[in-house]
Amino acid sequence: MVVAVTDQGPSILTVGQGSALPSGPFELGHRSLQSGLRAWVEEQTGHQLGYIEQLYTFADSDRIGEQRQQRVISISYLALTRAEQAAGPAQRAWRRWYDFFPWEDCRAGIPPMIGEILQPRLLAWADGASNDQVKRERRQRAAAGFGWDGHAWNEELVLQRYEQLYEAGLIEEAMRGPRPGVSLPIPGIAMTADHRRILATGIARLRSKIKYRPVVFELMPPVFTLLQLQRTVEALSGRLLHKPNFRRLIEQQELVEETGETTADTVGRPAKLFRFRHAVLDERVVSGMKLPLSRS
Amino acid sequence: MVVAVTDQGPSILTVGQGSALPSGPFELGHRSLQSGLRAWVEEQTGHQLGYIEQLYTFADSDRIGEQRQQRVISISYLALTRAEQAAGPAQRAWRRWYDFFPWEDCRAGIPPMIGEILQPRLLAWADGASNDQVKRERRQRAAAGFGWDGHAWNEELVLQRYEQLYEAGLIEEAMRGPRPGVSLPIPGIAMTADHRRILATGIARLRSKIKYRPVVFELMPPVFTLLQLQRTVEALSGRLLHKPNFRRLIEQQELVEETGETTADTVGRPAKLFRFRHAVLDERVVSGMKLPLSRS
DNA sequence: GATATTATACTCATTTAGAGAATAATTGGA
DNA sequence: TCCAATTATTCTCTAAATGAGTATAATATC
Repeated sequence: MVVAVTDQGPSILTVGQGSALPSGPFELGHRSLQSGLRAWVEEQTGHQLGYIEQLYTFADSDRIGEQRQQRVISISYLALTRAEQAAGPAQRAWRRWYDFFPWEDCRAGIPPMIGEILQPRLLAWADGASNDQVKRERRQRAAAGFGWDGHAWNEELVLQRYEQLYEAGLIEEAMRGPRPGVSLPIPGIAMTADHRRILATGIARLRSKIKYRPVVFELMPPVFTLLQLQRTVEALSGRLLHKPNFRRLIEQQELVEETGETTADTVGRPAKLFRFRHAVLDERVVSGMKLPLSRS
Repeated sequence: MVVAVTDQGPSILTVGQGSALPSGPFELGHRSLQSGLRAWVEEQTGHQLGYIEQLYTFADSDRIGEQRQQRVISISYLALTRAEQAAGPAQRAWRRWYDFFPWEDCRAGIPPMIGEILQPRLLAWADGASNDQVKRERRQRAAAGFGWDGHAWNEELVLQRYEQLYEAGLIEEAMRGPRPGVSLPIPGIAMTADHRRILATGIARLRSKIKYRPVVFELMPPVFTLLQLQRTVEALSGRLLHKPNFRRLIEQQELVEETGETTADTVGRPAKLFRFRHAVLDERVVSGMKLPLSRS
């Protein structure tokens, strides 16, 4: 899962009409999992990867839509890359990640589809349970996951939400196989095999990790304004942040330093330009950035 | 990596004279990775696993001490089990985890071996670097990892510390292979292949996870006192906690409820007994327990 | 009945987080 | 030229969480 952030928001690199993640078999020629990964991504997309981290290893034969005889083990990785890199010939292969998870973007408030589509269908699914115990437990889980009944929205629960929608049979991928679904899937682009699950895992990991490691900077250009940084974090986490408090956090932690320059091309007061202080990576075990959430 | 906590402290289940973790190949008969895992552990140790979570997938041929021709992919898991389960015929296979990582137990203060053995050898290794840039970077990393030069001790850096000691050639496992080490390895029991690395990964994961998910309770008996709970957390994290504040945190979060009973067998005032409120797992996404560290 | 020992409850200062107001430096147009 | 609009930046205030220590309670032992 290769991520970059553009004006379009967070996007991922896809192959095959945008429905699959770049991937390939681990072969004897590969020195390590990571080098094999880099080779496949470069071959399939022309992209050189920078920061990568392992996500999860899947081997559920019932989830990948393949024959039971074949044993496929998928070792998934998350890669972060800069928007500049994202340009070029392969550009059409980038797709916004919220196209796959429309319910995960709460920057303009909780998306109406959650109340209008997901809630009724999840409640219907809960009511379809055989006994009251299970019914209650399903409703409870849905409420905690989607922020109903006084539960706060938690942007990190991407995978739990996806899995619950899958379990409820509302996701297109869950309708495949011998017993195809009878109803329409909910909005959100489906993917090959369990690639959308890998995506959900990666988004969850990234949303969690930006809070305790300074990984956002892997997605930023070398020089940026604090608002650009904030917008990137907001795009990833799917929530709006409180500007002055975001500033305070960033400066307190000394994650960035001024370049001395300011932006020229903007409307309004020009903003100072900053760069990431790479030195912090050695100096200390860096304690990412907590998100100063904003109501509005 | 199967973990239980006894009076002896945190222990892990081993096979083969205590130098290897239970493991086995993923076969066609296994429904999933998890079920294959459970089958192997039960066969090799007689133990039924409860809570498990995936750790990491390794495939570095140079780290497992095997032939280059053979491609082994190790998918490692962390399992938590109760001390009761730990008794029985397989008992001798349990080993304290600090026997493998003596530098990780700071409950009685920073272990002297860090200053007496690790520091001089790590600094010597740093000075052996070819140029000043690398020298400085190595010293910096060691200081941040082991808490020198005003850096605070961070109990979560288990893997980083192990990897650095490995890189410096101080770990027995790093002295194997074609070019055997010339000097003595530092204290700490070595293991087969890269099993000690898996252990380091698991300890790090657990130390981090107890802070944001209520996983400690997987290691507790059904009923316990708050001090027993505290001692367990301390044993895992390798640090002492501030008793009143620990109490406050636990009760604030309503993770436990009183059973109404008290302990009889103790010296001093009898302690109330508590049990884990399993309901919290449904009610909300539980926000583990932050560690109220103590100086003394 | 004093003392040791452990449990439990409270207090206080400091830091951090959440929210909003005030001020500064631009551009674009009246 | 001056005013509105726009964005950047700095401050202030309040509430909550954290870190540390003290006080009180209930038991066993001598």
